[in-house]
Amino acid sequence: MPDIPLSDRSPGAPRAAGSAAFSPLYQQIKGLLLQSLDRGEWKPGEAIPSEFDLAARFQVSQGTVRKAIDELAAENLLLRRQGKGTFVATHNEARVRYRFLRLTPDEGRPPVSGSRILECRRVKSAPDVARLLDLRMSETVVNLRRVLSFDQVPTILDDIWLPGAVFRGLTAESLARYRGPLYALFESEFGVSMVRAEEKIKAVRAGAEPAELLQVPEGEPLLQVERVSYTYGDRPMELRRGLYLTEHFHYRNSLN
Amino acid sequence: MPDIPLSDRSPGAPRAAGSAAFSPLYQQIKGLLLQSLDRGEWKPGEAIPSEFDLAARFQVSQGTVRKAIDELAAENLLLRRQGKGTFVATHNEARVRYRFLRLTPDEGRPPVSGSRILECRRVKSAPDVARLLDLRMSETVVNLRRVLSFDQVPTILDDIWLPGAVFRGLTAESLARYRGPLYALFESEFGVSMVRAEEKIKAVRAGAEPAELLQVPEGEPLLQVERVSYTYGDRPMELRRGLYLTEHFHYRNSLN
DNA sequence: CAGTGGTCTAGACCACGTG
DNA sequence: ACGTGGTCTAGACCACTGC
Repeated sequence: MPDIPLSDRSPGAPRAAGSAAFSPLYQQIKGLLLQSLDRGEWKPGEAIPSEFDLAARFQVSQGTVRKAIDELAAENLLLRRQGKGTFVATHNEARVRYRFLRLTPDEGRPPVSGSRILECRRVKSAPDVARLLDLRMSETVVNLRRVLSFDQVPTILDDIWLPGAVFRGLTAESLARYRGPLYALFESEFGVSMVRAEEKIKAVRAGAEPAELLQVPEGEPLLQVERVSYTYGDRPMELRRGLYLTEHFHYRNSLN
Repeated sequence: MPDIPLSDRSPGAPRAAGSAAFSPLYQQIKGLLLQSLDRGEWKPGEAIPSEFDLAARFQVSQGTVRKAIDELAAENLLLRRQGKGTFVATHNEARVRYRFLRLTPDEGRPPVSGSRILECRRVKSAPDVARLLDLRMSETVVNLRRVLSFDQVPTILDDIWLPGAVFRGLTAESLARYRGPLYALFESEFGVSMVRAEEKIKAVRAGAEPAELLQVPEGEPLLQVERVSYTYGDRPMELRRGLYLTEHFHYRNSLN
């Protein structure tokens, strides 16, 4: 299986020397691996071929494949396990489950969580939603609303939008039966792997409806988190607006 | 200069085979580089010796030094510049200036910022401050309070604690004259490089004093950010409690 | 024991920055 | 022209996993 769109690889080839668009071999390999991931050649949780096999397939040395995989592992798209192989990252594993959930109790153990679906309907996208999801204006989106509780206490109110064309057949009923992270469901049911997200955070006053759903007085300070999640190729696949009650919880973050 | 506390390096040495504490060579090199950084052998902004020189100094191959530096660069402790060398990271450079400032305007250009020092005094540390800074109870700390304005609008109220023993001679006067990020001042005046930080974020109601200083009504929702900053060796060196006005700004974050 | 990723080496050559 | 980091290769050996 000759995937050969690589640059000229003859021994002394100047590899686009001095050219504006010089791309190292391992970056090209990384791109090919990304394509395979995107096209679903290897599914989340599965092992990809060994470094040795990939080196043969791409006609490069093992070290070059290794460097490509290194970068994908650093970006959490792949997971290396010594002695076993390299695996496609998934939101379905204990180790990385709730990867994107940064809300933590001020003290004590991570609590038991439960989800209550408020709504799940297909609507025409509003302009701001369409823009953030890179859709045409008024294209159909799935709008999903839910309340997450920790130890029975309502704590997060989520308002979620998904591209309707991709998330066909997502209904309140199927969601009600489901246990576990949404992102795991997206992977297994819709083939959408969330790989990265950007968040914008503010402090806001609780309006009437959020106050009622979170069982706090109107005007209560809430953390407002707007998240856009991306799949392979930096394609936005989810817009999520969350309101977090931070009386006994905080949003943790690490700066490097 | 023989830095030789490395493991047995004779050709076929089993390098602590099967032992509980097996540490690869490049990790040992990384540790030695960290020590040199901590002890100030190379100052922020300066170049460290070339990979070739370091390889000779540590008696390992260039590739091994390279891998050690790779990790330090990934952690933002070092900065590689092709053709020039490898440099000690600093908060004094345009590229990484305000590395830890995550507050961004909702729209438009990054604003002009100004700082007003409210207070700078040496006090006995409260128990919670002592604990977070890893100090003995009641040890002296510097308490610094300031208001940061963006485009003349008061936006951040910072309450900062620093270990008194390290930050001798830090006064309101010296601060008033200073322009630029505090972390840059800490580097050049006190030899303290902040390398990493952990934050806990909540939404809170503005109390009387913060409301007055930020010129908003009492009860206004504010983002409360508690940050502990660490220098080399994960030693906590600053506790900062910030209140951010997020009406026209947001805290941005990336999830991977 | 075989297969996987992890470490280490040595050497060649390229790209970048500076004289 | 030289020195720096960046890429690529080839090969040896180690550590971990599972049969």
